Amino acid sequence: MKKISTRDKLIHAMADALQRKGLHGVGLSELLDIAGAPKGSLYHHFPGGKSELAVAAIEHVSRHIDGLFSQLFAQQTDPLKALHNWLQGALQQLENSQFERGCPLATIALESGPEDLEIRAALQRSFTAVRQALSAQLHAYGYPSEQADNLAALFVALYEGGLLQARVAGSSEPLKRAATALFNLTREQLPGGVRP
Amino acid sequence: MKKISTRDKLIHAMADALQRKGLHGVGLSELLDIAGAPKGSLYHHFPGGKSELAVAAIEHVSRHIDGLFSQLFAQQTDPLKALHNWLQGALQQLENSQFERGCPLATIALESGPEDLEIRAALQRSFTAVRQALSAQLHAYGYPSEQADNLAALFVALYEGGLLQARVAGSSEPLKRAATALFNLTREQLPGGVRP
DNA sequence: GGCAAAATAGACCGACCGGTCTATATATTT
DNA sequence: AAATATATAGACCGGTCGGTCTATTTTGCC
Repeated sequence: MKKISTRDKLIHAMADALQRKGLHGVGLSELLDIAGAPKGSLYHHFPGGKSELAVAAIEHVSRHIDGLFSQLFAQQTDPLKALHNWLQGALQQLENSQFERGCPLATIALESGPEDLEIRAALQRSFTAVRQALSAQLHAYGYPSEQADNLAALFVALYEGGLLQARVAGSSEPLKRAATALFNLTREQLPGGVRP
Repeated sequence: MKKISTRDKLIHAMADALQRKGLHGVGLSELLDIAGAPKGSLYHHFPGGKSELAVAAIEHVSRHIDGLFSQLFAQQTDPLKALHNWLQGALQQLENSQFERGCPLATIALESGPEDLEIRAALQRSFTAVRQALSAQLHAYGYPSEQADNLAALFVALYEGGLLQARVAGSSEPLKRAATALFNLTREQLPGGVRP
């Protein structure tokens, strides 16, 4: 038996909408429809309205990613393989949704303007956390920290840029190709230098 | 003396808006304001309204990129260096605009849904063309065509994902780091294999 | 110059946007 | 059970959205 609070239903509805269409692409009525809640509940739990709910959704997604990462890096000690699994999962989700579900943070990241102070702050925290988590894993694996930071940014770029291309193409191919290219490169140049 | 047609002013206004805020982020009134045109002109030149104008703007941007590429690859025969210059230019533009001007196609790419038939088609053509142009250069440089295709997708991902991260961070650092990582990797593994 | 086509101009429209407000119901506490 | 906080419910509002429609002006052509 399910006991999902209205607050959580709203957050889930927003997170889902962000992933599919972004912040400006969804109206409150649609959100409330999905969540099965009236307007009063929204403004009770999130007095700041749509954007406060968006911030909550971003933080929810961020926590989700944290969890996913610790899971992936726990069941696969080679971080490059863990990253491969990560991308595989994202690809799976994209395909299963007819290429509509990409990164839940990407669309709002590009939509947000300098006036959306809190949304941007939440996004910044989230992306920084992801890069740091990733960099830490690569560092532990043997990459010097500078190089680990760089590689972390590159993998996040691969994820975001790859999903974007795949979405537009309506095909996994661009992401698969980009990932293949990067894994081939990293395989031949490991932490300490080039393999024999 | 300037002789920019109203049609072109509208296209430019839309392209600018797409780069800064995306399709749903701009209203017609703002567009018409920037272009200095009345509503009648918009619907005269683009009977399909906002989305037809968006398609025209996408195609305009696509042609612009084509031109930029032939220029870059003409004045720099090493395609990796040309790509580096490309990223440098994008970074410059991002910094000069307080991190508001990223890729003009990325935001609408993520905002668009399956119902936006023509917009998606235009985006798909554009991204495919970019990857092909890039792949051709890499192939001419010595990469086998499969590998060239893969690398092309990876560079586009670096561009899109790097700009997205930089925008959110309000700093060039993520893009610079990701680019550094990729150029270091490619430098050590050239077309024919690994260098001595 | 006369005329038709192209382009500009903006009033106007219904729909929907995010947000506010009052009323009611449901827990929680005593 | 009474009192109080918490949450649900949805009517309502002004503003803006994209889009239509009718005029008027400008342009190109004979």
